[in-house]
This record gives sequence, C-alpha cells and structure tokens, in this order.
Amino acid sequence: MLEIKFVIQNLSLVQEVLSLRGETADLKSLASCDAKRRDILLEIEALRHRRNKVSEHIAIMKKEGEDTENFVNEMRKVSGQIKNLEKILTEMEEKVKNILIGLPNIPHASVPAGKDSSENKTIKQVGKCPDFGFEPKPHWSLGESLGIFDFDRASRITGARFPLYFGAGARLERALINFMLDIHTTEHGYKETLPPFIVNRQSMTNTGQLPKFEEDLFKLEGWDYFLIPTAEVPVTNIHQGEILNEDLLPIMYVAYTPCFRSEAGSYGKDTRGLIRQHQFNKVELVKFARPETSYDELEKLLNDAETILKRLELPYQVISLCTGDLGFSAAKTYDIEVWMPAQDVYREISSCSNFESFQARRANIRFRRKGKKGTELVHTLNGSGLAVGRTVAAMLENFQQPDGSVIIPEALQPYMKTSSIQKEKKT
RNA sequence: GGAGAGAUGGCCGAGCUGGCUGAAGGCGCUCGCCUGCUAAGCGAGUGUGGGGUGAAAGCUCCACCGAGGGUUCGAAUCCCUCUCUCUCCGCCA
Repeated sequence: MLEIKFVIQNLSLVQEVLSLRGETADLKSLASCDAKRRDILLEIEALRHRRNKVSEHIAIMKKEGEDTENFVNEMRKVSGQIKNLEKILTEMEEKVKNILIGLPNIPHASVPAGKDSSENKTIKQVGKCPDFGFEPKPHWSLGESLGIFDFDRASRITGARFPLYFGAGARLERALINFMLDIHTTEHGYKETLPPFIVNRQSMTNTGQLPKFEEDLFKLEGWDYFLIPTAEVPVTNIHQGEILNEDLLPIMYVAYTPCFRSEAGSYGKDTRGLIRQHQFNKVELVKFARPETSYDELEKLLNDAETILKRLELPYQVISLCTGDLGFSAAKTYDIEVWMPAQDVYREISSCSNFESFQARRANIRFRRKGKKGTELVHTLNGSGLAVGRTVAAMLENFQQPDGSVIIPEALQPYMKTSSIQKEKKT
C-alpha cells in the first residue's frame, strides 16, 4: 500500500505508474473522498472535544449535587450528531482504503521502463550452456524413463499439475531443500524458520496477494484461510504489527515450504513437466531491512540465490524486470532464469524483489531509530533461493548423459549419496 | 467436542461497585549524578496513530486498554458478538 498523503500529493505520478503497469484506478474519487474524510474528521473532533469537556463538568456538578439536566440534554444531541458523522466518516475511510489497497507499488528509479516482458533488461549471463553431442531430452521424458516421476498417477491421485516423485527423484527434491537451507543458514546468515502452510485473509492482504489476486489462490472451504502460494506470505507476516529493534536489522529468514498456486489463466501453458505445477517446493529468503540499505540488501539477496546455481553448476541469466512486468507489490525485481537446454530457453527459477515499505505499511511492521522520536516502516524483501521443482528440471536437462542417466554435481553428492541417477525399478 | 479462566503500554502487572486513569507499581530503555572498575544507588525522561498551529523546539486537540457493535451526558470498567490464549475432561496423529 502507498501512503495516502503521498498519493494525494503525487496524483499524476501515480496515474503514470498505473498506466505503465496497464492498470486503472479511480484516483479522482480517492482525492475527493479523502478531502471529505478530513473535513468530517475535523468536525467530529470538535464535537468530541465539546462532549469531553461538558461530561467532565457534569461529573463535578453531580458531586456537588447540582442539577445537570440541561447539559445532559445538550450532550444527548451532540452524541447523536457524532454518531451520524461517524457513519459518513467510516464510509469515506472505506472508500479511500478500497482504492488505496488496489494501487500497485511505485517502481524504483533504476527499473527499466517497458510495457511487458519483452522489454526486461538482461543484467548478466553466468556459466556455460552445455554442448551435447546429441539431442537433449526434456526433463519430463528423462524423468519418466528414469522412473523418478510419474505424472499419470499423480493426475489420478489428484488431477493435472501435481507432482509424484519416486526414488532418486524424491531424494533429489529433499537433497536440494537441505542443500539450499544449509548454505543460506551457515554461509549467508539467514535464520531458518518453518511457518504455517495455511494463512488467513489478513496475512494474504498484508503481502499483497489479496484483495486483487484471490483467483490465483487455493481457498479452504468453510474457512477464511488459504494455502500459501509462497513462503513470503507467512514469513513476512511473522512480524506483522511489531516494532522491531533497530539493532536486529536486517532480520533475515530462510524457509522451506511447499507452495500452492491455482495457475488460473495459464491453461495450456507448460502442461508438461515440472515447470508449472499446482504444488511445488521452494526455499525462500525474506529480509526486513532499514530503508537506506534495502537496495544493498537486494543485491546481496540476489547474490545469495545465485550462489546456489553456481554450486550446482547450472548456467543462468539475471534480468531486471521492466516497469510493465513488475509484480503488484514490488518496487524492483530481479529474476534469475536457468538454462533449459531441451527447450532452448532460460526459465525463471528465482524472483528477488524489494517491496520497500509497500508490504510493511499494510502489515504495519516498523522500527524505532535510536535517539529519534517515533517509528519508521521497515523495507521488506524476498527472493527464491530457489524453486526446487524447477531446479530438478534444470538439473535433469543440463546434466543428462547419452544413455539417459543424469550426473549429480559435486556439491550435491554428499546430500544425494550418489554421483548419478540411474534408471529406477518401476513399481 | 464439554467445562472454566483470561486478553491492559517494549515486558510484567494493578485498575474492572462507570466520571482528573493514556492508564498505579515494577522491570527494561535513554540522559544526568555518584562510584577506582563492575554491581548497586540517586534524579529526570520514556506508548502508538491522526489533526491544528509553528521555521523549529514546542504547544494543543482527537482516537486507541484483543476486534467489532450496544447502553450512557460520560466506558479499560456494564451488555452482546467474534477472535485468540491458558487450564481441566474427552478424542486423536
């Protein structure tokens, strides 16, 4: 959420951002409702002041046995007026809030301008794309023939877009999760956390998934709860409503969770393989930072995510999302895209964003500066470190051998307890 | 699922026969004093959000005692609904 004052004072800037992102909002009525809200508030406060004073006076008169009826009658009227005005005030506040909560974040100055993903800027490419002496196979057929995943059975258990792993496949997911958690906790200084996988409406609203993107979520029937689409939601909400100790900043968490996404509107896209599933595993990095260091923290976070790809010897590129491709809550986002040789494309495997105070304002996460009065909103950041299913897909494709087996990179071998994946016996 | 207890400031904890209580007391924290050092001690200050005014410091007003409603001239205190926490019983991984 943006600050109301900021929006009112920068209507044209906000309008511009909206059109850059291809969105609309009723900024005119936002301005008029806010003006009305302030007028009424002023009036209410004056009346309340009067009521407080007179009520105090009535108390004293009563003690001295004086007749208070005139005052009581007057105050009865004043209270009625206040009640009526409060009704209008609440109405105005709701209107303002409804518009405000639907406004996306303002992109940072360093974000490239552009209308869609075609105008994203490539920052760098790292690692060497493998040169096979044969036609590389897509990960789904590799995985199926190795017997390490089984999409047919998964669709019978649940439906389309659910994973079912066996043997080395299941082990590879688990190994990657542990590998990633270990690096981020022991080398990068993140604190491990294991949050709830189901959250309430407030938490979803705080991080920006709601109210606009409810169709992307799985909702629990009979409860106002949702399956998390990313650990960002429960982990960012750990500190909702808190005033953090300045000395603790930046607070850095790493969490493994499964993620659940309805993938509404992506019918027919990436129907095969592990790329787009309703359920997938992810290791997520989340930071709470001082505003003045948040962009340095974003670079570090990106670097922390990149480390995983480097250790796994996977080729990738980093892109900076342009204004038109930026997510709703983000002020700046880097995507890391891993090389998928069978499809001859880079695919997103991590998304690292700085939300500045956008989420913190919604979730009311603040800190106090030493020697300064008042509080200040923190900046929140997060990034995948990494999406596990897509890492499995990339490993299969990049490390496949002519005989259909897959080599395990050295760094992961202690976790896999093997140096290659061979065909599983089918059950 | 049944029965009961509770939710107050950064923390602990009074108040809850309605009226100088934004809230006692303690702890913590900040500044000052004292002390050879540490500990202790002494003094002062210390919630959040919003509005008005002011260059600023400040002054001033309004709201907030889990959330939302109600009663009343007036609610932390009374009533209703909800949420959460704890204890006991039952059930269960």
